[in-house]
Amino acid sequence: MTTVTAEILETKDRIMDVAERLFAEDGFKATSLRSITQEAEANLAAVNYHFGTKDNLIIEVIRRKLSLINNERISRLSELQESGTPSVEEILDSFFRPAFEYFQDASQVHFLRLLGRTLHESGDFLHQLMVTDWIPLADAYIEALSRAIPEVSREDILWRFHFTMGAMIFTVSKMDMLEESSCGECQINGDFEPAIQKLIQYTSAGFKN
Amino acid sequence: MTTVTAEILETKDRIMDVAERLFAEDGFKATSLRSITQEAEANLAAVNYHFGTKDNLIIEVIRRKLSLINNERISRLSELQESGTPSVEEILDSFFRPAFEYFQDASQVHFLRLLGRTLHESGDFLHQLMVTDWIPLADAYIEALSRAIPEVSREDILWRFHFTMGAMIFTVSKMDMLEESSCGECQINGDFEPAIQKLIQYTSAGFKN
DNA sequence: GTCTATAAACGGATAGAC
DNA sequence: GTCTATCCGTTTATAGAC
Repeated sequence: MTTVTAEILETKDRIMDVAERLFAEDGFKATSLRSITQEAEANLAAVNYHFGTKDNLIIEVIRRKLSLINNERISRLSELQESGTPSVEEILDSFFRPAFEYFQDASQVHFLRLLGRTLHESGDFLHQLMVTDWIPLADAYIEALSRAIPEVSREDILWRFHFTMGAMIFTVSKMDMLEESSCGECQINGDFEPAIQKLIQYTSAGFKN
Repeated sequence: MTTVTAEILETKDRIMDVAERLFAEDGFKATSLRSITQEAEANLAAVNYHFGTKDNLIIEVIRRKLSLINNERISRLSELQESGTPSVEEILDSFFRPAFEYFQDASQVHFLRLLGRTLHESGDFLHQLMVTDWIPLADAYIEALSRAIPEVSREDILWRFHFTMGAMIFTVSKMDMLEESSCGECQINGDFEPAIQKLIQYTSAGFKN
């Protein structure tokens, strides 16, 4: 590792930051390592030195932030469960909010878009991420929801959690489409609290009916 | 146009069929024209002859069936509106069902997955499709929903329609993920009626609350 | 309309000097 | 850790024979 000033990011971090944005904007396959290294002012060979392969690069990029979001989710859910059985609204709040809070920092928008895209892509790396990072989290939420609404069958909870995932992912990664197709009637302008509230209201009603 | 028997599809149609499936499975950028023409038993140059460019190919592939679905939606919505003000459930049924009916024919599954993927991609062709094929349809549904639930503000209807889109797209294009992550508790097995019913119940509750 | 052949560029990955 | 140079396969697209 070379000596750098505190203000200059390491090559590895610069590559990951640029990769995150370009993968989100153009897609994984469509983004060349050359375009990444050029913008990150790094050498092409640096990618292979630091990550080995392109597949490893996107896995590291996604894990870096997804684990932060998911740890925050689990942490908040556990906290809720310490003081009794949380409501559907509280459970969903702990699920949505850690993702949306990334929007507060404008530079994180790319990551959420990347997540949305990735979930709709195939590819070997996605399956790997699902097994290690997604299924354990989903299990915890299914359990919590089952206790909050015991009158709803487990199969229906699974379906509704699936619907909820879709609503959240689409909202979070295609907010620009909502603003555009609503002709400006739905403005966000950096304040995501209304979006979170509306999403909780909509999805919790779907769960409880 | 060469003379063919009724059972043999034209080269152009064979290319479109294979492209639809491969684009859905591997993504637009990741699918080469070579893999398409090879599987379609057509010549590489035939793509450029019939479609000009790869971008034009995917546009024609999507338009071919999306227009069928959307025309069916508008037709059913109009029929509902002839006999009074339809309920939220009836409106959503007319929106979901034409898409799901494609699943009855197993060979159409690919198209819906392709739609889901495409909506999460950027690219110039997507914007083109949105303006011409999507916005007019969305407007008709926003109008119908506003009349069904006049107590809900127009802004909330726009948000909830956005959530509903996400739920539907995710359901329709990632059903395999639901089956897998539920460990077989949510089975579909070619019968999509339960999925439609559950989706209508969930989303209509979200609209009306 | 369909074919072969090829142009012209770009892709990921690596070897080896420094 | 970073660089240059290069290997080698693949890509879209086109030109021109049939």
